[in-house]
This record gives sequence, C-alpha cells and structure tokens, in this order.
Amino acid sequence: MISSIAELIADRLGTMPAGERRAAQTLIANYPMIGLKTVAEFSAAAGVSSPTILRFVARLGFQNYPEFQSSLQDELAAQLQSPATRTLNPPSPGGGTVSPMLEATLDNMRETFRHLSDRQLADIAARLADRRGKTFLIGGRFTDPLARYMAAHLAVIQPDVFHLAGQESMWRDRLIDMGKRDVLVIFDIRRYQDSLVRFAEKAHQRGVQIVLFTDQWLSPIARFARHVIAGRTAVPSAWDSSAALFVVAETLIGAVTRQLEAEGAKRIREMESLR
Amino acid sequence: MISSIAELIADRLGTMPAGERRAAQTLIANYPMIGLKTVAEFSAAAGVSSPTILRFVARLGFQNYPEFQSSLQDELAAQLQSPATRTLNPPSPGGGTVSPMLEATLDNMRETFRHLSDRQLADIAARLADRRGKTFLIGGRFTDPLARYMAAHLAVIQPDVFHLAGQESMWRDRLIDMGKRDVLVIFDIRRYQDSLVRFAEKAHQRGVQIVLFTDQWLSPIARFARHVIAGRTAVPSAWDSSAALFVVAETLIGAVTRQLEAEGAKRIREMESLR
DNA sequence: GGAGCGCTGTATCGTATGTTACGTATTTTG
DNA sequence: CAAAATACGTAACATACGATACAGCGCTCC
Repeated sequence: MISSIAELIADRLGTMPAGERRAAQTLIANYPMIGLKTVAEFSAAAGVSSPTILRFVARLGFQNYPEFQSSLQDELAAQLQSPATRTLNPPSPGGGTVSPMLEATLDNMRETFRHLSDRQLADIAARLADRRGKTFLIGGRFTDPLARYMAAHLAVIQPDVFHLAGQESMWRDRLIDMGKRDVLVIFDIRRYQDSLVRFAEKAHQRGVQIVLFTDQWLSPIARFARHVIAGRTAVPSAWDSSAALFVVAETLIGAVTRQLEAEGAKRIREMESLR
Repeated sequence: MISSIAELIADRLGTMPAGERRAAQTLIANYPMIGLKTVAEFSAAAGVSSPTILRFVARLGFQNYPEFQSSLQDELAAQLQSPATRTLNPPSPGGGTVSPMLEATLDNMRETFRHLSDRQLADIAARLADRRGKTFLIGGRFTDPLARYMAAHLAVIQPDVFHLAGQESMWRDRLIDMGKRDVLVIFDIRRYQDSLVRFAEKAHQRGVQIVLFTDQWLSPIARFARHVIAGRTAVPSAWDSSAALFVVAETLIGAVTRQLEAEGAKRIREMESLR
C-alpha cells in the first residue's frame, strides 16, 4: 500500500531515466518543500530542465504540475493536523479505549492554543471586561452548555451578562436591547445552525461586537465576527469534541476576572488619590 | 520579538479593517496551508475578494504575494527540520497569561485519567448504556452546564434521558420517578451545594445508582455514589477548572455511543438469525 | 446633516508560469 | 559499427495568476 508521495517515488525510482532520477532525489532530499515551489526553481535545484520536471511528475501519475502540488499540500496538511500523534503514538497497550480519546483531546488543545496568541485573548478579554456594554451569550444545540458555563462565571464578576436560552423567537426579541457597545458571544460548531447565523447577522447589523467560538472549518458566522476562535474538534468518537473550546472559555473567564480585579484596584487607588 | 508570521498577524490583527481581518482569521484557522494556495482560493475561503488578500499581505510588510508564500514555506521548512521546535506559544515572554493556564489544564487531565482506569469508565458506560432504566443528570451552580452537555448527547442516542433544571423544588418532585434501575449523574465541585447533597441522599435511599463527577477533595455526595470520578481542578486562576471533568464526560459519551451501536448491531444479528 | 476619508469589490492588464513542439545528443540493439 | 529509439534541452506558446486602476459604499468626524 502506497500512501505518501515519497513512497511512490521510492517505488518507481528504479524505472526512471537519469534526469528524472535526479529530480526525484532532490525532491526526497528537501521533501516536500521543493515540490511546492515553481517548476523553474525545482529544475534549477535539480540541475535539469523544466520539461524533465514535468515528465517526472507525469510519470508519477499526475495530470499536471498543479495537481502534483495539491497532493503534496494535502499530505502536509494531514501531517500538521496531528502533530504529536505522528511522532509519539504508543500503540496504546492493551487497546484501551481511553488513551486515544485523551491523546486526541490533548492534541486538540495544544493545536488550538498554538493558533491563539496571548494578544488575541487579551483583546477579547478586554472587550468582555469593558463594563460600558452588555454581554450576551448563546450557543448551538450541543454548545449551548458552553455558553451557559461562561455566562455563569461572567455574571458573578460583572453586571449585564445575559445567556440567551429557549426558543429562537425568545432571543430574537432581545435584539432591540443590543447596540454598538455590546458584545455577543456565540458558540457554533458544525453542523452550523441557520438560526444562529441569521441571529448573528442581525446582531452584526446593529453594530454588536461578535466573539465567535467555532471549529477549524469556521462557521459562516465568522463573516460577521469581530473575533474568531477556531478550536480543534476531531476525536476518535462519533461526536465532535468541544473540550478545546471549553478550555479557551475557561482561559478567557480567568483573564476577564484578572482584568476586572486590576481595574477595580486602579479605581480604588484613584479614589484614594482624590481624597 | 516576532519570529513567525502567525505572531505577526496576531500582533497587527487589531489594526486591520474588517475584510483583511477575515483573511487573517481564515489563515490562522488553517495555518499555514491556505497561504500556500493561490490568491483566488485564499480569497474564496475567506469570503473576500482577491485584492483584499493582496492588501492583507501587503499590510504584513511583504512586497508581493510570492514573497509572502516564500516566507510561509521557509517557516514550514524550519518546522519540519526540527520536530522538537514544535513548541507552542514561545515561552510567552513577559509573563504571558495563556501558557500557565493551558499547561495546568493539560496536567490536570493527565492526572485525572491516571487515576481513572479503563475498567471503571467501561463500567460506568455500561451502566449508562443500560436501557432498562432512566438516566437523570444534574449539576451545581457552575457545573450544571456540564450536565446539560452530557444530557444533550445522551438524549440523542437513547430515550429516557432527563436533565434536571430549575428550582430545587422542581427536581425534588422528580424523585418519585426514580428507582433501582435508574442512574443519576451528579456534577458537584466545591463549594459543594447542600441542596445537591440532600437530593443525592434521598435518591440513594430510593436505590438510585449515583455517578458522581467531583473534584479531588470529593463532594460529600461520594458517600452515596456508586461511581466517583475525581477530576483535578486547580489552575492559576481565580476559579476552579472543570475542563478535566468535561473531557471525562466526553469520553463517557463516546464510550456509551460505541456501546449502544455495538448492541444495536448485535440485536440486528440476533433478529436475523431468528428468521 | 454634510463633507471627507477609508475600505472593499469589479474589471482590466501585464506577466510569470506551466505546457508543448521540435531538434539534438546519447544510449541501445541488431 | 550502423541505425533506431529513447532521453533531454531549447524555444515558442497559451493560460492562469497576481497586480493595478477605479468606482461605489459606508463610516467617521466636523
């Protein structure tokens, strides 16, 4: 079974003429980056002409050079998806059902936070901590509990935190309360819910700042969102995992709490200096 | 110090107009593969026009699109060279608020699962998958969303799953519906709620099987519980973390789903053999 | 409420890129 | 050793890609 292009090359290396073999070897040597560059660069690096490169990829079974590059990219993307799983996949002794699930979840979290900068989290936290506006939270079928969880915590440390629950008609009516200064936190992973998209669009039209928690494929709500948090959701289960988004939510809760405490301290100092 | 393009984007994300920010977010979400494709594909994925993508890369300081792609490739190549450099957010200089939180959470999960055997999880899953009885779920002030999350999933794959919400008097009345065959899943971390303890005790007296999700200090409900899952909750924040319990919940959801599917398949086979 | 600015998309253009045809060199075979 | 076949490079070609000019629109700030 041949899965990667590298194996494919190794397989057919023997049947190739000299020039194409040089192409193959230089590709293997700098795998796969050279293949992502232009034909001209590839040919220069291999010390052959452009047509030789094209004949080389044709021999591998690709219709044209772009198709070859797409395959390389897909392969790379698959590698990047599961960083740790590739290198340190202990065949899970005993075939336990737990380890793969836990490992995947931990990977998801690392991957999610790798794409999430301190800066971005700080920006969102600052927005959530801004007490001039109200904070609304809402989620989809399976993610609504996350909205509830976040709302429960935020409501303790500041006023004007509302979780939108119940029927669609219920929260749609709340739109009139929303304005520019307000923040709407939406949790939406696939399958994305139309009702949420419509709601987000209307809120956006009213100038509401939207913070979106979604998966790596990005809910259509991303169009309207001021801040987008893309969490990894893939796990060896029939369901998607919201664990990474949960951890991001907890991180934000912590950051907002810290910020409000800091502001509170500043207020106290200001008040004292006024006396 | 800014080393990667991802950081560069995060740094300037705040100063970007809406369209370019969408470009930035889609790039971060599928980093860095989207950036290696053509402008047309990138723009389509982000839902903006080609010029917006070009303005986006220009704002990042690149002279043209190919130069931007080269940078991404170089970065990728460097990563592939040394898999060890796969560290996440570089030690977040200046006392970043993210890493400690994430690290603590990951540690919590590892610790939680270390004290949790496959056997124990399998037992609980089997109990939850037993369709002869009903399943009730309830949580405390901050953990009730976890109960909701679990209920939302379990309710899809089997009947008779009830989340107990609202006032204490509401669910106390549901006690008459509960019997020996039924399971009550309770989430309770400190500070432990008296109302939940009282409820658990009465349910226990009626012979209900209690599955308790709690913290490492064990809620008093542990006295009455058939199964106890003790999750680590300590994080560098003003709040306790429920993330570990969340992951256990997801693991159980997956296990129950698998089990019901297996039983379903078995039933089908039995039915066919009867013909 | 009006004027100015900035952002975004449409349409067009030039060019770099992949592709192909053809001639020469090199190897293979009778 | 001759002749054919295969391999390789040069050069011309067409396409698709990135770049740019311009106009419409919304937003902010007087």
